Amino acid sequence: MTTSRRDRQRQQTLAEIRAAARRLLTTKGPEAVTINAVAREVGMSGPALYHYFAGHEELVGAVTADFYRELTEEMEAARDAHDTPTLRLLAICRALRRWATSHPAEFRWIFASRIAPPHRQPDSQWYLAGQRFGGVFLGQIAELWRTRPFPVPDDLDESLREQLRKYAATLGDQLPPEALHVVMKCWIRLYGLVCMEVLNQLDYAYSDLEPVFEECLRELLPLLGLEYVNPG
Amino acid sequence: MTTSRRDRQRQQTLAEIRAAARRLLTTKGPEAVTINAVAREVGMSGPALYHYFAGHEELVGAVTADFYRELTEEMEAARDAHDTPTLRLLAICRALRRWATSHPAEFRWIFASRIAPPHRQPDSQWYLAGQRFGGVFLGQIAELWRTRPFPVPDDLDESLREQLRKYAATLGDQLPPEALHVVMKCWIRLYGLVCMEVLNQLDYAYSDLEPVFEECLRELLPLLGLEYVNPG
DNA sequence: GACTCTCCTTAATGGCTCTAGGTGAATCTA
DNA sequence: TAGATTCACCTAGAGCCATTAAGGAGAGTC
Repeated sequence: MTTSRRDRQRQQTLAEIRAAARRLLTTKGPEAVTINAVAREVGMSGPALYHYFAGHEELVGAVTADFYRELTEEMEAARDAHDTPTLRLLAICRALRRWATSHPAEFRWIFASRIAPPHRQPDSQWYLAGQRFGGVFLGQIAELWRTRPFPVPDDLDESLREQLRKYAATLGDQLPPEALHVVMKCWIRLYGLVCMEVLNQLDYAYSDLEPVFEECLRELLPLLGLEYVNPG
Repeated sequence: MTTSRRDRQRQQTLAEIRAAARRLLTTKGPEAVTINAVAREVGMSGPALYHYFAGHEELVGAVTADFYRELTEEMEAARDAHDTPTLRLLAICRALRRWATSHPAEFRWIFASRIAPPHRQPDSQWYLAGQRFGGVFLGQIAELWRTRPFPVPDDLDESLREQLRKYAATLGDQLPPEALHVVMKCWIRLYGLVCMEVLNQLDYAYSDLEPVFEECLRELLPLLGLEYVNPG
């Protein structure tokens, strides 16, 4: 833990650069986040940034990791403000949507980073951040499964079971494939809906998707043996 | 209908340019579709392309429209190969997924074009193409509604009803808000799942999403009063 | 044969990423 | 405290990109 003067300087500059990148993203859009523009924003010349980030991609990666962290922490904080399984799970889901809709540019950025599979290595920053993000939802359901198992299908498709068995293994086999299948069905509907909303795929029909989201929760909770509770 | 020799030449060149753009997209990724690269591909120098497209954005728009058209026609053709409402609807859904998964780059391109709302004008190329695309699914359900109405909720959220009433009006009020709500719930789950799949949001858990998609259909059809039928 | 229109060229502007080489100041070492 | 080292930054420049401007070659038309 060497926090020399220089080290602290460097950390501060790094933070300033990431903040500038985020400011550019939210005010001028994703294509405005260029090495040159960010450098100008913090008052240095383009190439100077290469002393802090190896290139554009690494800068983008660092900012993405920030967003992931922020979103994940928000979900965890929302969860920790409650103590029953139902309320904790609902808090996680609503925090996800709240952060996504109040930070659309950042959420789009996160989403886009998962589209291209450039660093599919299981030890990359992005991969880990994504795992941790999804893990909040999954962890809460795993706990639910331990304390109060929910009903699972007994006729799961063979190919599906095999795929989910592999995935369950990467999660330490906390859940059997059948339970993981229920979790994934819920997650796909939940995360899918939030993505559709924030990525403007439903604008033509809706102006406010909160009731749609709440109805989705109302349909999902019974699948986990829980009872829906109104927000607020 | 003036198809002079020159005119035909021009049309052919236009087609060649769009084909080159598509080739670049699928082989080298979306960021490789630059004016210069496309021009090189068809054997002319950069600025020459401006005789065919006003700029990069217009080229992108034209290519996007091609993809939309191709996808839409595929869905229509699949539909027209069957004659019962159930089979027609299933054919549409499966054709959507088939095209998306077999043309991932093109589907991502389409999806991305809907994220940024640059041309929200209701007469823009993209908007119309998007309407027509969604209209295949929606039209099939509208016909279903006419011939064999499906059950709808009688306690629809007030804000939701109002939003859907407006949307229904833009569709010529073929469906009441309550029915439209059911349609949208189905569409969101279906389209959402296909997007998640093609945009690599589920890679960490699944390698083959066909069984998930079929299960989704199996769950959705009863909501429309129809009975699921296996593919093939 | 002259005129026009289309298609294409090169040149130039100004943005971008990123590399290379250099400068001055802070820091470490003896 | 003097010299070596490291660090943070600079300018210059190569090679992309989009786009505009200016002009030339050739086909179609009068």
